[in-house]
Amino acid sequence: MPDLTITAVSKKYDISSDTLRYYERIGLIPHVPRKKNGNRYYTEGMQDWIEMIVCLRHSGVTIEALIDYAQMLEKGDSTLEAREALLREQLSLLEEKKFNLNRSINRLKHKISLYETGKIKKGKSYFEEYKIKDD
Amino acid sequence: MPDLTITAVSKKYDISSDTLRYYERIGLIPHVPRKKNGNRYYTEGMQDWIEMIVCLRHSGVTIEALIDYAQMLEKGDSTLEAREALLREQLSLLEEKKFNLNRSINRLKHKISLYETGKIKKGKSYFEEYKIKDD
DNA sequence: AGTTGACTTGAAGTAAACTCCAAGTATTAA
DNA sequence: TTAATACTTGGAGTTTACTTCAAGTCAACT
Repeated sequence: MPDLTITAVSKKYDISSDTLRYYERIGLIPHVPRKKNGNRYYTEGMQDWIEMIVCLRHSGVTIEALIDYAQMLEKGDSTLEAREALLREQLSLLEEKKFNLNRSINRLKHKISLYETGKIKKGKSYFEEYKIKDD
Repeated sequence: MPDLTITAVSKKYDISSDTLRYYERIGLIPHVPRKKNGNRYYTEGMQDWIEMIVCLRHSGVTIEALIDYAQMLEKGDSTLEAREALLREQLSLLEEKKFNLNRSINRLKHKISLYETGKIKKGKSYFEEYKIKDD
């Protein structure tokens, strides 16, 4: 895997150059090296890290968690346990998300089936029968 | 199912009263009826709608999509097809999310297993070998 | 009568994650 | 030599989805 310019990385992982620079600024992609003219380049190792970021971001892992992880990586072996703990916590957050997602998917499928079979016409709307409550 | 006050609904679905009023303001929960003193109450039908909102919001369905759906519900039968289409689109978005989520979960599980087996110590960090590129 | 508690309003403020902009530099192409 | 293209920087602006606030009303206790 060759080193890549910011635009090449941007295309490879489908995120904007602005986002890549932003990630660097906030400490999510530390120590991005430069060519003589000042332009960034991204090594194989960084590309792997960026792929990881993009993957986890698509699942809603927060930037804060990823920065924490990046900073612990930099501090070295003393952070091994904390890093594993962070990964476990994020995993459990994603598994909760998956649970919610499955509930929503089932709900939508059920609702769509009501439309398909014409059963939805019977119920007018969620917004019905409004008279002022006397108490 | 009895009618409920804003606080009761807030507790039942674990969202704040402020959020309920906000949803109403932006057209996501139209026509909330009032008691003589001006206080809101929520009928069974509205509670079902709110449950749906909360469920789908937990899966990342946008408020915009839910407002669209609510507005179409109000317009009646002429929007039946468009409503079904909206639900199908949201379903496919959620299925994409599920796919991403599974990828992330597998990635995290794999990474955690590297920590568990001590294999992670071998690789130093994502951030290595930085010398200035001569071109 | 006064205080408490639950509600009301409209408006302003916040947090996360980008996203865009203006001005400048450097390499390439004509 | 001029023009185009691809980067650079710092800072400001945007979007989504709430969240907080100040000031007021209303009903129920003490």
